[in-house]
Amino acid sequence: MTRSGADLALLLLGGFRALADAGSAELARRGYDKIRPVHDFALRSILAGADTTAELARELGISKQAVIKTVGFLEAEGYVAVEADERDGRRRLYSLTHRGRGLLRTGEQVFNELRDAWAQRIGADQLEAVGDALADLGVRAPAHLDAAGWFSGSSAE
Amino acid sequence: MTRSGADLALLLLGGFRALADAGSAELARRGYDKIRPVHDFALRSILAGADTTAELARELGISKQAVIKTVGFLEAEGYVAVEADERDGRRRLYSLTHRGRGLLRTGEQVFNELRDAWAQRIGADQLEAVGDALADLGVRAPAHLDAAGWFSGSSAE
DNA sequence: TCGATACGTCAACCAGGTTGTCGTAACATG
DNA sequence: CATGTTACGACAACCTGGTTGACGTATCGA
Repeated sequence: MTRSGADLALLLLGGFRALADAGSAELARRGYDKIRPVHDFALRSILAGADTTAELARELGISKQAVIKTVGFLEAEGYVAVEADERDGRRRLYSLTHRGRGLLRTGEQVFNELRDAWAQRIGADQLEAVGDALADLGVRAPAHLDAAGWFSGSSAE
Repeated sequence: MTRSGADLALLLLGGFRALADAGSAELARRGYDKIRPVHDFALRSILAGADTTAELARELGISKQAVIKTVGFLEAEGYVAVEADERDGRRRLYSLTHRGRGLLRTGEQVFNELRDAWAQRIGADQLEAVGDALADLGVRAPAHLDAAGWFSGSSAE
């Protein structure tokens, strides 16, 4: 075994960051500024039906307050529209604007392009094997990427 | 190509987090509490000779102030000893305590065990191929894992 | 010798979370 | 139908882990 466990972990992190940084830079270039993955997550969840504050909080695994702040940003930037629920006076219903849908679409495209660029360099099957290996190990895409505290020992219990 | 680029990115992140979470939980179990990767990075850098605040800041890619806070924690927890530099009155020299060296040693061991457990599940060569693929792609272990703002668009320019 | 530079530190601030509290709306139950 | 319980959304306050800017002091170099 030539690579230490720590090195392997850092390579995985490095791989993610390479994609994430390149992706967010490319998104900015295409007019979607200041976007971070958590925003993409939120938009995706809204689209999937989690269209209220409480529901989004559950879905993303963060507090309602954090949702309010995040959605506030997305609304200010024109990605999300908010309206009152006629049947439940407490609720505020979120939905994606045209721009919001455009971001999701563009984001998907950008990351596929990055994946293809990688596939071209090491071979599509090599790259696929990476994903397969991780999937076989039962690695799940983290449902809620709690950026701060991503390491905080608390994550374990 | 069966997996989207976004999925690939999230699998990489998930893989890292799986290792990091399991590792830090196991470290806590072995008596090294409240340890996050940045602490390991700092200890490693000190051991490698970056034994002053400014040098550590350059090495880790964070501000001197952040170094002061981090090292303050490590000193309080007994991982790092601080002494004055006799030749340069401004400097404070950092060094690892016995406990600090123990942490590094244990950490290495823990992560190797995790790697081995993975190798056992999917085969050592499969796992090695993952690391090789990432290395071939020129992925670097991020020198400074700026936990907060790891996504902040700023990373790109 | 003395200006430029580097070190370490402090205070202030910022981002992105959390918790606790609260008013209000909906619901369920006697 | 009155009322207690629960859920929603919002606010304020706080925490963590960073950053920046200012500063005093030590060293170096022309």
